[in-house]
Amino acid sequence: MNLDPAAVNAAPKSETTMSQMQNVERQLREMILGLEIGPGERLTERWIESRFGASRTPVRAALLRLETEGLIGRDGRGWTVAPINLAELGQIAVYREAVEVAAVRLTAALEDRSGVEVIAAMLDSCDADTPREEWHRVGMDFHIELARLSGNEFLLRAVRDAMTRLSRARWLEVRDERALGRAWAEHHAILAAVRQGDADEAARLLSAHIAGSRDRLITSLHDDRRGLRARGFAVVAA
Amino acid sequence: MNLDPAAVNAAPKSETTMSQMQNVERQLREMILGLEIGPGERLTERWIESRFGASRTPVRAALLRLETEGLIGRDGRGWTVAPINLAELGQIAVYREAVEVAAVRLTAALEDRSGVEVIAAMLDSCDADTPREEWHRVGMDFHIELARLSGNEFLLRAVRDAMTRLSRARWLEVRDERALGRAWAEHHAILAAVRQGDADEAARLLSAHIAGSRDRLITSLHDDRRGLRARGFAVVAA
DNA sequence: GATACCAATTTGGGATACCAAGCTGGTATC
DNA sequence: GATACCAGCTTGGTATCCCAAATTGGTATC
Repeated sequence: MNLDPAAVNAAPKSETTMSQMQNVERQLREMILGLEIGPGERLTERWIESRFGASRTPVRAALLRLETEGLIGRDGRGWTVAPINLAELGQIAVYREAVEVAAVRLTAALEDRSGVEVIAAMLDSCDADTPREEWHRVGMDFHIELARLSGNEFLLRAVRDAMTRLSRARWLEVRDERALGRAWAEHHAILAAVRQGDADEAARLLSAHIAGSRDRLITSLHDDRRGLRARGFAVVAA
Repeated sequence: MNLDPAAVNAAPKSETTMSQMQNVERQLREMILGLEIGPGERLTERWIESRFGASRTPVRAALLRLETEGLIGRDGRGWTVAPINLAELGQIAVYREAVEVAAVRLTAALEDRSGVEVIAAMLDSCDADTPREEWHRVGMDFHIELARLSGNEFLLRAVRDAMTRLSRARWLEVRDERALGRAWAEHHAILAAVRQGDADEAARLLSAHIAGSRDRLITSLHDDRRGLRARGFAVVAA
């Protein structure tokens, strides 16, 4: 197995010491989030085993972890990449609004709010020439880093988890230039309110931003669901 | 291994078909939450293997799942039962306030709020003769079931997760009769507000209830930390 | 042609063997 | 007596093997 040629170049040998489980987990997550494995697709432990050159033990460990992230699920006996679920996207929006608003209120009440400047710089690192992939990543990191400033591990974890579950849907969303610009402006407005310590205003802006994002996201995916299914992506309403 | 006499009666053979992984996970969780294995204690896969009569494959799977629940953690190489962490308890209170308030607001806005009566009946099933263990369970289930009424899977999961992480600390808390009665009254007051559809009042009462619970919990554990450590329980401040 | 049935294959669940890293206890050297 | 060192044991990580259940594909029967 270790001598399998497919296995040799399958593992990028990232850096120092990383267990096979971490390797498989990370690469499989990237393949799922990068839509190299489509929503709804079946996974077999043996396929992953040969694909990544690891034995079934670390493969199964990685699958168990990805299951708790909501990226894969059980399909009776067997594993399935989680489909895009429009109803779930709505529920996630409610969930993330609750935790993100709580986090931003905490942050706005901090004495040292200098962390917002780092986030602002991150936003400004994107311009018209920035590839879409980078916009996508920064758009998610904005919310994650904002939650991190709160200092609350559980709020941070919740936001990170929500963004992970939203990641594929956001990537599939049809977004025009105006939408990107609007999100950028809304992000900066939220930061401005936090910078001034105005928790109520920050919370209001953040709530509106999340609701707007949710509406555009669900509308876009709903309108495109035929095209998405034609690409082999499972899109379910409930 | 399967013929080991210790293994035979170790598995309560609960009911129909349950995989070894589920068996180990459930029993180990019960032992941890029931403080049969103390906070901070070391765990070895081989000990669990012989204790529950399962091989290392399901044992490792169970450990991985319990790790994501925060009940166990890695201690370099090796597994450790999560210690009681006072700082973490404070963070969980902030987290659960955010999600529980969001859930109760959703529930108060529902047309059909008949579910609250089931929860009220659950509360009333406890009286002076009810064993402390049952009070403990009902006290947690109140919050979980209230979140379930919201219909939001993520809020429910978050509350369930928070209650799991709080469970051992709440069990160790020194609570007198007055504290139990007060919690019972506060729970009923929250239900009354929900029953009337008064979301703001329900949210206010719930926030106050969570803050009060947190303060009493942390104070109690902080005052008792010497006694707890004497019992072999790891109690850390941060 | 439809359907019931059976064997071969596939697949996840579990058990076990092997390995490397780390810990332990004892010993020999100074 | 203190310390450096080494052998053996422990333990998590991994690979592999076996098994039962489920799927599949073909065939025989009606």
